Amino acid sequence: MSKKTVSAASDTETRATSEHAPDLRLWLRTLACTNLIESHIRSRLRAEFDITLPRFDLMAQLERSPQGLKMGELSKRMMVTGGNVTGITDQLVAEGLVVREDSPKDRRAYIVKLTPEGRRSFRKMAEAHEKWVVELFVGMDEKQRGQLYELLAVLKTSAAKAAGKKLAA
Amino acid sequence: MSKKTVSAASDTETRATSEHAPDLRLWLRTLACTNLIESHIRSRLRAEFDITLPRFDLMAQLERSPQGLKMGELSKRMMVTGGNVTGITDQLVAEGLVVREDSPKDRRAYIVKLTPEGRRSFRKMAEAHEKWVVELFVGMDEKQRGQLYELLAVLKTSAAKAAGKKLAA
DNA sequence: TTTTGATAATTTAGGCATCGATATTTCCAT
DNA sequence: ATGGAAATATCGATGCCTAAATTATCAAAA
Repeated sequence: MSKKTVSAASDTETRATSEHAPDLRLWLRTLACTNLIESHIRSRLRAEFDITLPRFDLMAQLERSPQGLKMGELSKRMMVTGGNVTGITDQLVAEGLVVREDSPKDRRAYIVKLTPEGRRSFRKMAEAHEKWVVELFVGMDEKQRGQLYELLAVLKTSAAKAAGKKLAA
Repeated sequence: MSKKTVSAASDTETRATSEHAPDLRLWLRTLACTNLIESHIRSRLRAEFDITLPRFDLMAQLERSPQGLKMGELSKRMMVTGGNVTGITDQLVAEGLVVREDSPKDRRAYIVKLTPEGRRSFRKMAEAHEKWVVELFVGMDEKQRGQLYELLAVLKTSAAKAAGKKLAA
């Protein structure tokens, strides 16, 4: 009874991939899309503004919080470790795009802010960045984009739930 | 005439994010999903099998090609640079999971193959890996998964086209 | 045949990312 | 107050990843 309902195709030729769980193929396609887009954006940031994606991301967080952010807050929002934020911030400070100010409330902490030049520079890059993203999605119509947005919400919920519990049993 | 069709919400409070191009939000959501899933898989591979995702991926390519693959072929299939493949392969060789054999046809090239232990080891991991992926998608029903799969195909085509041409004008 | 150009893999330098350890400061329960 | 746990940031070791330079080989044309 283990006939597997093979369609009319050669059952040995395509075996290796066609017996992959459909979920696996779905995941690999998701990953491929993300990597394609992300690497495109990385290379344009590098080519046109000589900046890396992590630095751009850090600046984006700061632009959204003009009062500045502590290292730990940056770490949470960027979803990376604290040690990582230290390194990226060092670079941006060296480039004059960001400053570390002592926190008046807590002598352990710094407040990181964009410099005026950092803000100017970021705004220019953000404009281009948004245009690139629009270009990348231009082959989907309005309805498809809406559907994709909703389906990804479902996926996000599903994955978060599965990833969060793990050792419940 | 630049009224922007604001709904009934405060037009200054949510400004910063609500005026983001919808495409940008869609892209950020895509990225968030991928990162969530990928980091979960990474941490389980590490915790349960003490292996990294890149090493797992390399082994997956080899398992699909029992005759072995040249370094350059691995590089293409994994979509990473050659130097990267060199490093990952070195590790796997040191662990006894993979071997480099001289190519009989071309003295510049190696043929990389799984060792028997590598194959055994990979199969065990792949089984668990597939189960994890299924778990992560379990909150989506059949129809949703199908729709997502199709929409991602559209996105992939769109992005590939936009990314490929670039400096045509 | 010899040169010339392309291809295969490695090496090097630099950046991103994690984990685990460390030093300093803060907070709280005593 | 004070002693210990928690929080804040940094550092060090390790690994992935890229781009550019290098070495060795191949292949085709002069």
